[in-house]
Amino acid sequence: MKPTIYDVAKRAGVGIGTVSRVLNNSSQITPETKTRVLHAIRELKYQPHAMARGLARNKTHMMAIILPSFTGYFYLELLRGIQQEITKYQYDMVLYNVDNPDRTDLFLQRTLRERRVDGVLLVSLPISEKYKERYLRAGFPIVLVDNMHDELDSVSVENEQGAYLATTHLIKQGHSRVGMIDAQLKSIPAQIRLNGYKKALKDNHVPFVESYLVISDTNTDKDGFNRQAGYDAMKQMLGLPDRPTAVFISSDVQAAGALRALQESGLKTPQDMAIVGFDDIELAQYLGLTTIHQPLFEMGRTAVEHLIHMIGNHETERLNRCFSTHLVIRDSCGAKQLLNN
Amino acid sequence: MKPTIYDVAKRAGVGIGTVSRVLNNSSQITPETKTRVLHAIRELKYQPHAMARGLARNKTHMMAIILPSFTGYFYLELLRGIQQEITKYQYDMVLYNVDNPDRTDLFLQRTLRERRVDGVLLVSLPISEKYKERYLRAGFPIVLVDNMHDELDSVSVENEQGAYLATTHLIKQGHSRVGMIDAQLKSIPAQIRLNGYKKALKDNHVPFVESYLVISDTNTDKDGFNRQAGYDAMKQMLGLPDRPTAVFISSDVQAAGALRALQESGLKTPQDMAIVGFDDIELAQYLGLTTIHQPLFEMGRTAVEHLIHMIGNHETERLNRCFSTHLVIRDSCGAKQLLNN
DNA sequence: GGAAGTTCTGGAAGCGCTTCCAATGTTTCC
DNA sequence: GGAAACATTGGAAGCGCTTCCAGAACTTCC
Repeated sequence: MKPTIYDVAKRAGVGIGTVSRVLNNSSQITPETKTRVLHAIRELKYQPHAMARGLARNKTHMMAIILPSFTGYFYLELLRGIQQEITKYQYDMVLYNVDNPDRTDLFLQRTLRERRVDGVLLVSLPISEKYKERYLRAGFPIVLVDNMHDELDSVSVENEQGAYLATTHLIKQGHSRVGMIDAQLKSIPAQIRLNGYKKALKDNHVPFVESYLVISDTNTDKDGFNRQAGYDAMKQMLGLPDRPTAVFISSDVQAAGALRALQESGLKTPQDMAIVGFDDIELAQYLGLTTIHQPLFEMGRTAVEHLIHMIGNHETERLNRCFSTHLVIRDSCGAKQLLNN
Repeated sequence: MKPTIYDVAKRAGVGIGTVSRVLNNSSQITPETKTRVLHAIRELKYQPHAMARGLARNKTHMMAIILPSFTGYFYLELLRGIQQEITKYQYDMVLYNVDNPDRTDLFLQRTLRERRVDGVLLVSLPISEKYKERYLRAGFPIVLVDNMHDELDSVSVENEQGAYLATTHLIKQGHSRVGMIDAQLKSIPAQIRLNGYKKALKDNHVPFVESYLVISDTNTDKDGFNRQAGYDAMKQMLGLPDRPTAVFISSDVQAAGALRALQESGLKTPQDMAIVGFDDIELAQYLGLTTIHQPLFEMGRTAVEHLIHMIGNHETERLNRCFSTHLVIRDSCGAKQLLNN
């Protein structure tokens, strides 16, 4: 059987309290005693039982990461950032994968009640009024990532500014018919990106044309942030009279589908249709896609850092960090060719 | 404060033992009593404390997934399979990300001693002799994924057969100078894939040419399974006298780099150089890369299923499941064009 | 020299559960 | 009618830790 703290105490000829104190290097202990205990620990290859410790302390040293089905480039990068910071603080991460956003509450309930984790990172998922209240009331640490909230801590990205950047860039390339392919508007980022698009049009005195905004509803998986939706939307856009010569697409995955549609129709990018995506996922490099970069790694790091701070200190100032985006110019927007001239 | 089992017991007018039994629906309990307890539970919104339960049962209902820096398409798909199965069994997954394979032991030690998890899935990482012994001795459930072992349970893929398939396919397309771009040979899969390649050459009476095997050592990140290594290797291959007209590349990420190199050199795929990759990561679709598909999702599922079985039953028969691969024909090998004729 | 601190240490109590044992009530069977 | 078997329940003990309290061993100070 695994050695317990009692075995260590006996071996070192001290009390269990002393062993515990050495383990948590709390209060002053004679260097000599400490060495003895440390010796015994090493000899027995003792390591504290995580559950027992958790129960006694009411702290688990784990945090939950709740995110939508994480099979996306987007989340990989975010997870990398989270990972790095979490390791630094010697925390463990428990991953909860939500395939249906409506079921988010289920996980929020579990994490709150079961007390398996010390805090929660809720990624790209909305929190219901009910659970917002519960978390606040319980003072249970939670940080929203890729999401904003008036009453909760959050780390997000300036979606509007990003969309604005993308659209403005296309207009600056000389396009006057600039369309947008968006995801389902029930998604908050989709809404905000649309706002940015509209604002850019307005600021540049380009009229907003209703039919130039295409949202495919053939495939609403992941709120329309998927390849097929982008493909379908582009097909639809190509059928438009006086179709746009440039399009801002609300995500890179959709853009990948759109590019495919263009290719199939024998159209060239950027000559026949200039494109700017959003997210700067790894794929964008391969496709030569001009896109909006979000500092995902940094966001992950920041979120974890703040969450751990919240776990340690009961009263912390609320954090609502909003990272800004930047444009990454590749081949799909036509700006590079211009540079070469 | 959160309600405990005592609160529930008091409210329902029963003993804590009874509540516990209802919770674990063990032994017989009068339906009437059961209803009363269930009522009390609902009224108090009671949920058992995971740590306390874990301590008492010596079971955590969590499993560790130890994998190399998981920022790869490869692991996403695997994780999806793991995820699905784990959810089915109501387990939680704790992710441990190992950036340096040499540090694997550190995590193996923690999981074994801290008893934070009931079992371990060790993905794509070698296990040292020392820890193999320890795990066996402790009877601690562990399943290797994407790895084989004589004495431990494992779920892997037929790398040799896959490489054989790929190489044979290229030869069948009429190529007589078929090269291979491999990763670092210290990686076991890289070795085995090389074997498959050689075997295919031999079986088809194509001589093995030493210089046609290119392994870039400019970038050995992830044992050479990276984009840059593929790019460099292809550049090198293009400089060869009587260079190959077809190449089997040991991973899709490397193939992506190789394609880039070809493109830069103004060469066309598959006309000037036919290519078959390995892994069938999502990117392969976008690139039109012919490749070897591994049933990653299924592997993840199987591994979890077996691990849970091991956790439940002390003595289980050893599982050494080896999934077979299949060829996915896309544009990069030239077979499609043939079909069209 | 002894009261009053100070420093270090031992171990009981308690964290919230499961599980075992004993107790009580109920039925069955001769 | 009573012994034996069975069904149901209550609650103590124990899982392995932390923490608090009290005691022991030294110092310090008048």
